[in-house]
Amino acid sequence: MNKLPAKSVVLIAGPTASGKSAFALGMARERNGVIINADSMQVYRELRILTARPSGKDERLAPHRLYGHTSGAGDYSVGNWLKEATAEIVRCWDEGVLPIVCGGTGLYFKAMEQGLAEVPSINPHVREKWRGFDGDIHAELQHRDPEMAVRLPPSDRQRITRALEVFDTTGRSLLAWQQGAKENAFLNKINVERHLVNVPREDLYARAERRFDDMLAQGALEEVRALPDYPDAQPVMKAIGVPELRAHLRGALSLTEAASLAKTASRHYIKRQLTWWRGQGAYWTARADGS
RNA sequence: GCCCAGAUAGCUCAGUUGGUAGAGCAGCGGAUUGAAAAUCCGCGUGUCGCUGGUUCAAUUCCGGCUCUGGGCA
Repeated sequence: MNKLPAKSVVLIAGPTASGKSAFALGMARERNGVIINADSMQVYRELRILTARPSGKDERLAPHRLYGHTSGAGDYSVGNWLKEATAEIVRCWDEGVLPIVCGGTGLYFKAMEQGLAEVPSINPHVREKWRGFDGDIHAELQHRDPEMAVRLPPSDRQRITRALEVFDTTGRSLLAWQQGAKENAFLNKINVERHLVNVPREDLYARAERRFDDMLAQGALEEVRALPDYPDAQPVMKAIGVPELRAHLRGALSLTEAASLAKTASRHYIKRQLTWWRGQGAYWTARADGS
C-alpha cells in the first residue's frame, strides 16, 4: 500500500468478532500507525475481557488510543468520542504517524464522516426529569415539539427522552439542531481510506459464541463481580454479558443459561451491525476497498 | 403389564363447544444524529404424532397404534 498524503485517515469498521482489531494492528505495524478506538464499550476501563479490548501485548506492538480510558460511572457518548477521536487524529498528523480509526460502532463513524449536531450539553436536572418521567412521554413531546413527535414512535422512549431534554434545555427542536450537522463533518476535506471487514454471518456467530466461552475462561465473571454497582441505565451496564452475568451472580440464572443469553445478545448485535453497514452503502460499501 | 396425562411453528406452549390455527422466544428484514454492545419497527403454511371410523366437513369426536412424562404393579 502506498503512503497516503499528509492529512489522511484510515477507517476500519466491521461487526464484532470479525477480526478487525487484528487487521488494524497489522496495518499499524506496517505503516507506522496509531490505532484509535471507535467502539462504544471498549472505552470503559472496567471491562477489558468482556469488551474484547486489545491485550497489553497488542498495546505494546502498536500505540492504541481511547481504549479503557474512561470510567463507566460517567456519561460518555458519541459527542465525547468524536471530540477525543478527532483530537487524536490531529495529534497523529502532528507526529507524522498514520491515524487508524477502528471499531464497530456505526454511529461513531457516521458522526465523524457526516458531522454531529452541536447541541449544548444537557442540564443534568432536565435529563433526570425526563429519564425518570412516569407518564405519557410521547404526549409531552407532542405538546412541546410536534415535529419531532411525528418522527418518533411512542414506543421509542429513548429517542423521545432525548428530544425532550434537548427541547427543554435549549428551547429549540432537536430537528433544528440536526439540520446544521453536515457542514461540520470532520472528514469533509480529508483523504480517507476505508476498510469494511466482512466475514460471513455464520462465521461471525460461531466466533462470537466461542469467544464468549473464552471470555469466561479468562475471568469475565470476576470482571463483572468487580464492576461497581452503577445504575442499570449506565452504558457499561449494558455491555453484552454484563446483565446476563450479573443475573447469574445474583442467583437468577445458571452460568450456562447466562452464557446462552449473552451469546444470543451477541448474535442480535451482529445482525444489527450488518444491517447498519448495509444501510450505509453510499458511504462505505462503494468506497471501502476491503481487507 | 395396567392406569393417567401429553403429542400443534426451530423451542416453550395456547386454541379450535367440528368449518385446516396463534402467542412468546429464536430466526429473518428494516430504522438508526449525544444511552448506539443502546433504542425502536416489521415478517408466522405448520403432514395440528401415525392410522382407521363417524360426518357434507376432523387438528378438534370415537377406536387402534407409536413415542414422551408420571403413577401402580
